[in-house]
Amino acid sequence: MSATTETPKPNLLELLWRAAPESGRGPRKGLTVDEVVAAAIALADAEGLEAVTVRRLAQELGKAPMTLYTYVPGKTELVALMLDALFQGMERPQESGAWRDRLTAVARDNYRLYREHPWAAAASPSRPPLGPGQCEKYEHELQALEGLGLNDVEMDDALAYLLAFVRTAAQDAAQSEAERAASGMDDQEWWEANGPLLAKVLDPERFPTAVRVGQAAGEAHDAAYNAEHAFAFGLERTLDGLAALIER
Amino acid sequence: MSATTETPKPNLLELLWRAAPESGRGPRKGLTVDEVVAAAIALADAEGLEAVTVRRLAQELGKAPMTLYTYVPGKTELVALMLDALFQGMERPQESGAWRDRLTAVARDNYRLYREHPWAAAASPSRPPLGPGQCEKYEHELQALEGLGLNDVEMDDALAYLLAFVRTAAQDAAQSEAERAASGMDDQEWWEANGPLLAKVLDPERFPTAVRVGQAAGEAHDAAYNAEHAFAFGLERTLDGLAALIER
DNA sequence: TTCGTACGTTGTATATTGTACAACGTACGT
DNA sequence: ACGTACGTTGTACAATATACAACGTACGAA
Repeated sequence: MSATTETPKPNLLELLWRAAPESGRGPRKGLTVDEVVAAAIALADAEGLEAVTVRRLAQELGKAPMTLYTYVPGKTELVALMLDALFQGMERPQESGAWRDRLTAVARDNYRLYREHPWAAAASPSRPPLGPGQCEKYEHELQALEGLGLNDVEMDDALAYLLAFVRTAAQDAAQSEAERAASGMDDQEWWEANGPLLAKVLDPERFPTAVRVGQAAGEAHDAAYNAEHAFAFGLERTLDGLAALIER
Repeated sequence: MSATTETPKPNLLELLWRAAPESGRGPRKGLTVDEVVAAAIALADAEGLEAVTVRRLAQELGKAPMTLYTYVPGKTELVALMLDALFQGMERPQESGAWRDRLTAVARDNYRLYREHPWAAAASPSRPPLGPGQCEKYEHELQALEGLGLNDVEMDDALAYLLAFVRTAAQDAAQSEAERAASGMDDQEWWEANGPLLAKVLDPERFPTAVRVGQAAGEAHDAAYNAEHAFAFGLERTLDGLAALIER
């Protein structure tokens, strides 16, 4: 029996921390994990996450598709690496003000990140894997919650709660934009196409409150849904909710 | 030029309201839209949304794959129909109590729906298309916000805010379960595999707060993430946040 | 009653996806 | 100097949504 050396598949964590064994045998590597990840991010930024296919990414890097599997075990891991790289690249300005201002800054920083990289909001899980970027981000954002009288568990709860809100708001904003773009209709065309049916079917006697409130909301924002307004409204509510915990 | 009759593709809204023209020509239809949707829901409940492929669903219904396109223009529309059917099937008990209890009931009803149909949380957009189920749901849930001194726009904002929180919480819970199942590792195996590297890399001097808080949170819940706890915590914060608006 | 045609059904086909596998060649360690 | 570990790549496969055309059914007009 020949001693076939089982090539140990790199773990996601090892990959995130770039803790690969680095064995010098064989041909030189033509790329680095960072280059692959950077190219993937650039591609996702430019054309959306659905454009990041193995073939396309390889083409972008001037390699054959299967080459990428030398650097990354699969697409899932690639997306995790992309996210951690994004987190690592965020600025972490030291905030010093009232807790509400500090948390507002955290929320806005996250919102901006997701709006600049719309694919990231959809790809990001509530608890990202513990890569260096995620750890630095967590460390930094926890600072905004120190010294408020919260215990450690509450600090974690509060941060996760705030971040989940921001992620969802950004996700909804991106999805709403994407749908609008995909439909190819502006608001006027949509109403011309669907208004007549809706008028017939949205009976004010069957849906009195819904028709009243829906109409008011639709007129208040220019459209059926205003993502920026939803974010602004929700952020105040979220901070008020945390205030009840902090200033108790 | 022969007068080729262009078959008008049914609009999503027409489909949701079952407002199809219903022309009697040709062979009898072997199915109904409701049967297709019901089968799709059953399949998604049993094996997840990724099991709902056109082929598989057709097989389940005893038809050839392409047959389904007679009933539904595409998969996107099918998912929308599945969601609206779910919404339509929800119970709508009339709540009469303090506003906080009413909103708690709304949140719990939504959370239960998403936990019973985990695929729905991920598939549901922030503003579902205006099908009959969504309209009935909207009408019912708005009742919980009537008479609190909010104007119509605020009522819509508040409801959307609450529902977004619930949807995200359910989504996170489902995703956390799915990841655990997909990894095939229980918590102990995961730690045996990743603990050593994490111990090396999570330097308490580099991440003092993160290590401290993360450890406390991990010990408080049994696992790294406790979805039910996150929901309970978040619901209280969300209601507190709305209280600041309502009881102002 | 007859017959044309609208439409339901279905088999075949295509473009894309992630990725398994094996052949090939490079360059390091012995 | 040479064997072998490993990077690179071409080919191949299974699975996806869905376009298209053939086929047959049964309604509506004659």
